[in-house]
Amino acid sequence: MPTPPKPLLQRQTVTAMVAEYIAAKIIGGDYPGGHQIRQEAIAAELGVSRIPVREALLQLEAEGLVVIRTHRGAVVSDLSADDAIDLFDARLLLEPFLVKKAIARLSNQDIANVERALRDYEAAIVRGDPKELSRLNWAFHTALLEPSMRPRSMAVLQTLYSSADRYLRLQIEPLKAQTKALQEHRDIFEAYRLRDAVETSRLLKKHVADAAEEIVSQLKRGEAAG
Amino acid sequence: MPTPPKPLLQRQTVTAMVAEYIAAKIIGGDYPGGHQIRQEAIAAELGVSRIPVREALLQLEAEGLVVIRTHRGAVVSDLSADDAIDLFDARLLLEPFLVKKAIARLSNQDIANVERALRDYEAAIVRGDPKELSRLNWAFHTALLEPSMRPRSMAVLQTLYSSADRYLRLQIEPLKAQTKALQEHRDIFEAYRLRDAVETSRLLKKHVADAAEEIVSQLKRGEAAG
DNA sequence: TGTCGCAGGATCGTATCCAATATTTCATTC
DNA sequence: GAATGAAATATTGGATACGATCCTGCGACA
Repeated sequence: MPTPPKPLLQRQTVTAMVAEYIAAKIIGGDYPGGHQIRQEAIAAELGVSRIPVREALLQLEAEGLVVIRTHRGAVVSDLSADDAIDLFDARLLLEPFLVKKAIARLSNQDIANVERALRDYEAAIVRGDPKELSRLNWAFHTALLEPSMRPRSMAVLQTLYSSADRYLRLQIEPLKAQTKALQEHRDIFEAYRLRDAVETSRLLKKHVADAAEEIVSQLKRGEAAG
Repeated sequence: MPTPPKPLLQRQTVTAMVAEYIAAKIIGGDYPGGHQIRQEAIAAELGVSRIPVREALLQLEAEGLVVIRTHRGAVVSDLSADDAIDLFDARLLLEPFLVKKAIARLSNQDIANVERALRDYEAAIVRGDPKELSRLNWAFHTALLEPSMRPRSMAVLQTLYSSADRYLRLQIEPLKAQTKALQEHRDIFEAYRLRDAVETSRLLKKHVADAAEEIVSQLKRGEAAG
């Protein structure tokens, strides 16, 4: 899932392209929470009809990025502090569980994949590419969990993550947070490589919990202010 | 979520109706796993155009009931034993966690709601209404968890459940299984009513685990045979 | 002054029609 | 007879067009 395995000859559907376009706008912050998405505006902007726009919005709703109300269109979903707690608590249950399952059936190839994901993440920090950072951060997490062979749980995690993704961005910006996250990733990888399920699970849990705490407190500050 | 709160004057959209129609067919077993769903066939059957059918299928894909492949249409998703393990393991993590959160903020009204859900479930068994049994079983579970105020996690659970729902039906049929499940529901409610979070969580976990084991072994038999 | 009712425009939902892709059929060749 | 390739058919993806619903603002009435 880091990247869909080699779209050797990629022939995307218009709906998929529109979905990516809107998702990028939301994650990038161009469409803030609460923003009304007008089907026709997007359609005109991209030179397509409203049908693929509608279908894209349906997919984004399933991912939790927008909320659709009948005859009233789509609104970029907003995240309350309570929502963030909700989402991260679920991640805190699933990720440590899955990483244990992953380690139980770990191949050397899997370890190599995680190592590569870790290096990509490092590289993005070094060259200061915040756009990619969020994506590569998640790619590292999925690489860790992928060997668990739990596609359903992974799909669930994907939606949990993408719902909170754009708020993570705020947290990822400061350099200090970045180096902390990087060190944690390295520690996790080290335990993972040694197939120490208990330690890996513990470190991963803490890693996610720290991120959660950071985001939640930030959102609470925002709610108190606004 | 047992029933969307009072569609006082229900004006459903065609897409929603089609989605319900197809979902019922799938859950009821009319469309078995692997069955190809032809948009035009459904459209003609219901006297609507293909657009709402397509959008309904998109929603059903998000719920895990079908898989859509580009230019190849929708196929009713099939559940392997591994998939079932995957889905139920996730439920086993989330439900006990949520029920604890629910008990922590339980009102008398909430308890009354669960009691009503339990009675409805009992009544369906008494009058031998297998169609409703699955729905009311899940209504009981959601009533238990609703007070946790975790809409995101609840949405996740909803998809986890609906993906395995129709296979549960096989297990629910025998009267012996029904009375066992009913007794377990009663025990869970008793601990819940007393606000005993640990015991409720323990019982609920066992309840779900038993159902999981039953389904998985059944699926494995089917895979060995077929 | 505030509430209600009623245009008018904006936006969404659905039907109909056309284009792109996949699948099947059938002839052709080795 | 099996494999390859090309037309025919079936099915989905997308565009245009129309009808339904919602929202806003203005005026009437209490």
